[in-house]
This record gives sequence, C-alpha cells and structure tokens, in this order.
Amino acid sequence: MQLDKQSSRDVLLTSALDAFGQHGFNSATTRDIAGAANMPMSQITYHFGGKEGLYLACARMIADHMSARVGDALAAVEVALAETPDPQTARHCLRLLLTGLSAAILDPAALPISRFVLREQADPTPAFAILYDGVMGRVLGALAAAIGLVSGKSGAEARVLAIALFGQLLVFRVAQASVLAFTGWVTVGEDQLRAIRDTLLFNIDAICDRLEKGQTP
Amino acid sequence: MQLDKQSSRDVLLTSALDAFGQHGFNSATTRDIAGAANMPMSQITYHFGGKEGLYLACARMIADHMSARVGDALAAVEVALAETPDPQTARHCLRLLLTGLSAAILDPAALPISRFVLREQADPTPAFAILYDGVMGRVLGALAAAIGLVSGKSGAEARVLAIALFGQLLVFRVAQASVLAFTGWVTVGEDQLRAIRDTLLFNIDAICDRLEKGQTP
DNA sequence: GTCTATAGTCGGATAGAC
DNA sequence: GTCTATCCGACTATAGAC
Repeated sequence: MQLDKQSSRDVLLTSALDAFGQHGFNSATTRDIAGAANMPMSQITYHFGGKEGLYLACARMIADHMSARVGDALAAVEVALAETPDPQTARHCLRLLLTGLSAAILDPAALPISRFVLREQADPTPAFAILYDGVMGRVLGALAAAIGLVSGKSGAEARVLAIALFGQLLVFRVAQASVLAFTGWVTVGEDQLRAIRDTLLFNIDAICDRLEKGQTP
Repeated sequence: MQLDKQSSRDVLLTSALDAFGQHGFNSATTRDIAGAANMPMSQITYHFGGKEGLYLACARMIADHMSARVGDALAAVEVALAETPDPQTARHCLRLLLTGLSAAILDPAALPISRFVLREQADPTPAFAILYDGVMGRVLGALAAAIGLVSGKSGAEARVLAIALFGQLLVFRVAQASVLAFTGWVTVGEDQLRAIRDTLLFNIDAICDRLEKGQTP
C-alpha cells in the first residue's frame, strides 16, 4: 500500500485549500473536506486540532508555496534595484515582476490558492497576516520601489501607483465572471494570459514614459 | 406610530444587503437579518418566500440603485461617443467615467453594495445576471468603446484594456486589507479617494498618449 | 493513527394563533 | 401582516474501540 508517499496530513491540506477557496471558511464543511480525502472527519481533529487549525495550516502552506515560486524573482529584483538604481533598470524590473505575477496569478493550477487569498483580502482573518508578511507585502514593496526609481518620487504616490498596477492584473482573477461575460472567453488559458500580459506591459511602458517626462499624477 | 414610512419589506432588504455583503449567502443567517431589522424570521418567508428570494431581491435593488446613480453619466457618455466619435471626446469620456466610478465604488456609504457585488464576481449565482445586465456590462462596454476610439481598434484588445483600467480602481476595494496594510491608511476616505482618482487619471492620459501614437499593446 | 458513534448546537422552513 | 412555537436537517467536536 501507500503507493504515493503523501501523508494523510498533506492530502487533507490540499483538499481543505480547495474547499476553503471555493466556499469560504464557514461554508466549507469538515465532512466534505475529509470526505474528498477519503478519510473520516476526526482526522482533521487529530492532525490540526480542528477546523480553524486546518485553515491556518492552509495559509502557511500558501505562503511557503508562493515564496518558493516568486521568491527568486523577487530577490533578484530587490538586488537589481539596490545595485543599479536607475530608471532603465527599474522599468525592466517592473516588466519582469508583472510578467511573473501574471503567470503565477492566472495559472489555472493556482486557482485554489488565488481563491483562498482573495477571500482573505475581502474579510481578513488571522490567516491574513501569514499571507501578507509572507508574500504580498514584499511584492507590493518591490513594485513601489521600482516606480519610485522611475518617477524620482517615493512614498504614498508610488505606493498607490503600485497597487493600481497590481489591480490591472488582479481584476482578471477577482472579477472573472464579468471578464468572461464581457470578453466572450470561456476560460482564462494560455492565449488569454498572453493577451493580458501584453496589455499590462504596454501600460507599464506608457506610464513609465509619462513618469520620466517628469509629470506627476 | 410609523414615524418613518419605510415598509418592513425595505427594512429587511437593507438589513439583508448588509449581512449578505459581509458574510456571504451561506454564512449570513436569516435569524440575524430579521433580528437586525427587529422582526421575526418568518417575515422573510412572508415577504420574499425564503432566503433565496431575499437574496435575489437584494440584487435587484442594487441594480436599480446603481442605474440611478451612474445611469445618467453612462447615457451621456454613450451619446457623446456616438455623436462626436473622435479621440479627444473619447479621452474625455474615459476621464469622466473613471471619476464617476471612483466616487461610486469607493464611497463608504456604498460599502455593502460593493461587498455584495464582489462576492457575486467571485462565485456567481443567478443574481449575477441581474447585476451584470443592469450595470456592469454597460460600464465595461462604454469603457471599451472609448478606448476603441482612441486606439482606432475595437474588439478583444479594447475590451482587455477596459477591464485592466477598471481593475486599477477595483483593487482598492477588493484588496482593501492589503491596501491598508501597505499604505498605512486606516480607512479609504475623501483624501484617499482623491489620491486614487488622480493616479487613475494620470494613467489614463499616459495610456491614451501611447495609444494615439499608434503603438498597440 | 485511524475509525465509528454520538452528543450538542444552530439554521431554515412551516404551522397556526392573533 | 405579524408573531410564537416547533420540526428537521446539517454542522463541529469528542469519546472511545481497534
């Protein structure tokens, strides 16, 4: 037996991530989560102490997973911005970051993660701190730093612009129902990812151009 | 008695909108909704037939409310684009639309509505069609039409760009927990609304400039 | 470590008095 | 139209056998 060496703990975690992402903490039931993992509900109590412990464990798993996925790119950008702090480097970093984020956020395989994170954005629980400190704060920080180098400004304006840039991407996940209805797409796959990424890069160049001309928001 | 002439039906509706927005359909309880309106749960059955009927009635109320609020501006833009279809008019319309949308979406008084709509975006129910057909489809359509006039293109590219523009605004509502954590704001009030709107208008000009130069995404 | 059985709670719907 | 009382199903948690 045990053809796959995944511990029942891990099986429960992925099952839970899926359920919490789709239905939220309250609506997801421990019975369904355990059932999808082919084990009785009491396994959740045994491994995680209860529903809440399971939820927090999901958040930690996400933070680890995302750090592993975008951590290298993020670190590279942070180093580049520190070593060669000029507008050209910054613009390149922006393009790099948004390209990587597009792939990570729109990847269909990461859908359960996206859903889970979005729910935490809408109404944060103690799991929010785990996610924000682990990944999102760093991403926004890197975006704002790059924008600061391009515009020569830092502080509030750069941060607002960083969030707006990020929103251009996020909307395709968070408002997916409207996106599909409006574009006629049936799914957000490879082709759509390309179209979105190209639009984002175009906008980055447009905004950087205008920032470098010294015009400020 | 009856100092205010609001029918108990209306009181239930606003109470329900609040609860559904904060907790979602499943987690909001009819007991709490009725309790907040100071009436027994059976009133929901009487007026709306059940929890589901109450939920759909909320969606209809939102569609009516939003149509009343942005309907005029939307109609004006649609007329302007049809009568004087040139890039200058289109850019002006874009600025007008985003300014109006900023106020509507970030208005603290409209928070319950925002929450309700966002939940429908994440996982649509039959209420989604009511909301999309009533407002959102028209908004996105107007944005895409204006962009089409500026860039000389219509179709998929204009629609993707329209969604991206809208996302710059939406993110400040949908990811509010991260926005507050990252900016240090404690709330999104008048001052923050101005900062966001100025950034959006700056980006619109930047993107329009580049589109008019004939460069395409 | 893994399971079954059960306790205790809560939410939605309904019946029927007023 | 508005209320109280009650039913039934579904959920989390826990005790305890193996």
